[in-house]
Amino acid sequence: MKKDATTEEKIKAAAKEVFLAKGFAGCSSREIAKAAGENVALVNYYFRSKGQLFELIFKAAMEDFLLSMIHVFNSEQSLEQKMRIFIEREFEFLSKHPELPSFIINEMNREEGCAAGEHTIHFEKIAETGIFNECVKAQLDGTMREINLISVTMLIMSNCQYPTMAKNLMKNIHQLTDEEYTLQLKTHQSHVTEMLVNYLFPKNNSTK
Amino acid sequence: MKKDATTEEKIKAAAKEVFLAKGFAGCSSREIAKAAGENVALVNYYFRSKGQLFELIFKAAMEDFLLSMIHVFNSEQSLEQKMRIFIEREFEFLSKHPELPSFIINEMNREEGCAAGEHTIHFEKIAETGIFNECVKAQLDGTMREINLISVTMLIMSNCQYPTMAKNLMKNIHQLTDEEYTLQLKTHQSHVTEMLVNYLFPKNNSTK
DNA sequence: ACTTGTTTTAAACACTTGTTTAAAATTGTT
DNA sequence: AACAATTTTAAACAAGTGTTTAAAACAAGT
Repeated sequence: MKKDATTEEKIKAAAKEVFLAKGFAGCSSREIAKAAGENVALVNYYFRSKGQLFELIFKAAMEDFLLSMIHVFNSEQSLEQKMRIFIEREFEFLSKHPELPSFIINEMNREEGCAAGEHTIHFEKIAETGIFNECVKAQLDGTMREINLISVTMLIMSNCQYPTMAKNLMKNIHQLTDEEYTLQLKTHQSHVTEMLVNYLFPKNNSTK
Repeated sequence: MKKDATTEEKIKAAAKEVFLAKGFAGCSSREIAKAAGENVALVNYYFRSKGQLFELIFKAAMEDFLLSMIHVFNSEQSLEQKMRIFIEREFEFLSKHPELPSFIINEMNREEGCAAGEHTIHFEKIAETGIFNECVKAQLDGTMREINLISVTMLIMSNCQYPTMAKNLMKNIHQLTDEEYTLQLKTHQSHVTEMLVNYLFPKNNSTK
């Protein structure tokens, strides 16, 4: 935690940490306050309610989550190369924020479903990068497989995010240590990259 | 809910429903009792505590989860065919139990990490089917790609489970209705099947 | 020093939590 | 019918929940 952070920042940072680790229902206001080294009342003094604080954290997390996608798409490279770099960045990003996907998916699945319908803004930013048009063009000239773009994003997200989300499950099932799993993740990443690139950009040495 | 179920069964069924939907921290004993149409005290009368009831539900869920894998492996077919069928069954199973993967992954990630180290028994059952030996043999004679078996399971789980887990996230991001997403899932399934089979069992028309 | 406004604190609020208790209702047995 | 065992109920328990209150501590300006 930062040194000279204001109380408000300290609470926000603590809230992020605790919410991401335990989810909205899994922690209390007092726990967040204690993690920030402050009084409970200050949580509500600065953020009015646990719910509003959570919404703030969630939106920021969602932004991180989606913005992590955008950077690569603006670069000037072949689609295949962009894909490779994107997967690499995604694995790197997730190794730093392993709780993020689970957190977002969980809170989207809550009954009081968090702020539904507001995140399309960010997704439009991705659309603005022109990556989708680029895909359509590539599909027309045959360098990219015919596949709708929702499936493309789903393939990428599945293969990048699931391995970090299911870390504890996989460790348990396969009896792995933390280090072993990190190693496993590394080799898995290269499989994912090759598999996705091969599937999405088939080198048609087969006579169609 | 069944008609002539005993009180104990009614509570167990209600607990399963509520726990799977909201997780351990996301619900209360009274909520479970109400869902079962019974008194709160009965929950503890039959299961001693919320925690023990949860453990029961969790273990049963974990068993469902892992047993869903085992059936196919015992059949007499080519590895590639087994893989195809397995993926199909997995998608079918998950369409009936969409909350299961999220539930298990979440509760494995809780600090009080649920019953770690006990699920290897079920996994050994999968090993007993001989599927892993079969893979090793296939890798030796070249019909299967050289890849460690942890990565294989991870590839399958990622591509089968993630799409159901992230349903609400994907629906929101892409502005889809429930029906549209179900349709999307169907076409995604065929992509997943082709991609995984192509990657794991490459037809080597390339001169190596 | 006194008066502003802001920040922090401890205490209290009403309510929910998991769990227990002791009495009531129900069942089965003789 | 009377007894014992089991099942169900309502009520209570202490502890924890989100939130509010009112007083204290602090800062800055005059």
